[in-house]
Amino acid sequence: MARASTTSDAFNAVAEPRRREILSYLAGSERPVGEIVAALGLEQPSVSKHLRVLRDVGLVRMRCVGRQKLYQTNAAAIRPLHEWAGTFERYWQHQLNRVKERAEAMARQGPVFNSPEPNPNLKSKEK
Amino acid sequence: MARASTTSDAFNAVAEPRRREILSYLAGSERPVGEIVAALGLEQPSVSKHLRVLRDVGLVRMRCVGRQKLYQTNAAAIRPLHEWAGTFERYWQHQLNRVKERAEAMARQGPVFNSPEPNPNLKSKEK
DNA sequence: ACATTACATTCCGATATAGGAATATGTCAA
DNA sequence: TTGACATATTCCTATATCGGAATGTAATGT
Repeated sequence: MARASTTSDAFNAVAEPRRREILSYLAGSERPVGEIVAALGLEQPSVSKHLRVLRDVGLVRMRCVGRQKLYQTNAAAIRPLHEWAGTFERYWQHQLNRVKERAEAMARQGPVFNSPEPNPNLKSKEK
Repeated sequence: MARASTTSDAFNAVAEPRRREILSYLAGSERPVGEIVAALGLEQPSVSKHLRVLRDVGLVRMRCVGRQKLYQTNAAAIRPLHEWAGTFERYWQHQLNRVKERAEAMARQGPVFNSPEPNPNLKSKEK
């Protein structure tokens, strides 16, 4: 089996950086394809293909006006992603607290003198 | 060019549903590989391969204890994802407000009798 | 009708995947 | 040492991608 289709869900669709850029660009207001091409400096067919993927998973909405098609981000479709990531919030806060506590404990134990070459692998110097 | 590597960033890594399951399972506490295999009902090599990807992008941390390796989700690495999705929050709230306003406007105008089959394609009834 | 504009789709090629099977590595135990 | 256990890696194949080039399609202007 290969990797899941980009159109299988929002997670796969936003894995592509350009698609994320497009979503950000189209978040506030609807824009024709040409403006996306100009603004992001991509090839037109490339933009069309990305928009197709985004449309298939419901991340953008399209409206025809004359010969142009106006796209806009359907922000609600990004919510599940936000919520999934949010389920980890309490855990990263936990970790941050641990780092903070460790730093404070070390500070109480007295200052540490500089080593000549700060070694990024040594985490002993935080704070 | 093909699709970006799953190890290129967290967005690509979490595109795979099983990897999301693994991250959720390992969020609270560290677990050996065997438990993940048992809990999620996957093949052991498959789990090892997913863990490799997650480790490469920093989404999990590993610690060796005897002959087993304990993995735990590095929740902080999920934060960028949460924050990116969060930049769209005001937009989906906007959309929700519009829906709400429309509903209230309709309520003020008096109750509408049920149409036999609510057709989602008909947008002609707003206001 | 014809040219032009605005997009979408198709065809191509290189690459990266995920699962399955088999195998390799590393650690503990007798 | 030998063997059992825990995990990782390799090899394989089918598939799906992304970009680029070329082409298709639909609406507008003259």
